[in-house]
Amino acid sequence: MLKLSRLADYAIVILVKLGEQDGVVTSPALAGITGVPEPTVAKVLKVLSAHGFVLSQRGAKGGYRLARSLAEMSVASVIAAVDGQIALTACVGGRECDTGLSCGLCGSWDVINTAIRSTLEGISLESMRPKEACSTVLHQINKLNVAQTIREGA
Amino acid sequence: MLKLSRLADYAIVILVKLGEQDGVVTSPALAGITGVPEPTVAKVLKVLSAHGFVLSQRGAKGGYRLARSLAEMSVASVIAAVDGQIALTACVGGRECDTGLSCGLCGSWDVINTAIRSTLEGISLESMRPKEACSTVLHQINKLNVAQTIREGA
DNA sequence: TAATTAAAGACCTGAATGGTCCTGTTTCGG
DNA sequence: CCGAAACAGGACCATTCAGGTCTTTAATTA
Repeated sequence: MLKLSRLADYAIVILVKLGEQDGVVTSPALAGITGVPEPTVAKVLKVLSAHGFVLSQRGAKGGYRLARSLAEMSVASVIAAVDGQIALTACVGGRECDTGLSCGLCGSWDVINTAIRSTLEGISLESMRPKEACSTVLHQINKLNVAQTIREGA
Repeated sequence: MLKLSRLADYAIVILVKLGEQDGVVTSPALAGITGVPEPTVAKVLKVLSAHGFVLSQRGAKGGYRLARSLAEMSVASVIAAVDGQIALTACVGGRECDTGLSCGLCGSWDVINTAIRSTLEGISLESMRPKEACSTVLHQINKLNVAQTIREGA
């Protein structure tokens, strides 16, 4: 279904929620806020920390806080950090498919991958925030002419 | 990794290859052309037939042929037929997430889903074909390579 | 009527994701 | 100085689901 992994989904939610708090927040606290089970929250935060999205503070009174503002984080970068490279198919870069099937579709998939990547890069976590941000998001999308650029590929 | 299911991948390849043949083609023949195992080809063709992408002819001298031209089939429609709705997350249409987690991300995901959907709708199977399209496609890739890099820290 | 081929669905298997837990290390408070 | 709190970094298990195979039935043609 072309669906996002749940971990990446969690990561987005956690980052947005974390951005709404001030000071450091513990993972149990974030679990309470988001409804995601605590161990899973901790796991996601570790990954996010390793990729520089959040700063951690160890010890008592420790916790996490954003490393930069939500506006400076793209949806694409978060997904890439949690799930790895954003690509629809295994055969990228014009390499032969690992299955050895002779699709001969050359780099057509790359175009699609790039288009989707660009789309996700154009959406910041800031614009994922609820309420008033909604209208601005729609505005952003309208400006994204990625589909037009790629259209028909020729 | 935000990846497409392999069945959908096969479906694209099979349709493109089928469009290059003339007359009806049996599934064993298509298996030979594409390198995909025959039972899987048959399975995919059944789905494609049910969704009106191909026309089937039973009995001796039977087989499959395209119901319409490749130019009239979008990548999005094929994926939707094989994999179901194209959506990154389970929570669509502003409904509450099934997990009951209070993400409160309003309809932000819908915007992303719509953006990706329209991107895929803008790409026809015709433009996925190899050969002459390759050079132009590769050219596009090179132009988009910069934005393609995953931004981690900055 | 016999051979060929699609239709339909049941069923098995294996990989991978999601989720949990454990141990170690750091930091703060008493 | 000691204990509690909280992150770091793994290992580990389990469930799900996609991928693939097989069997039976129906239709068409020669």
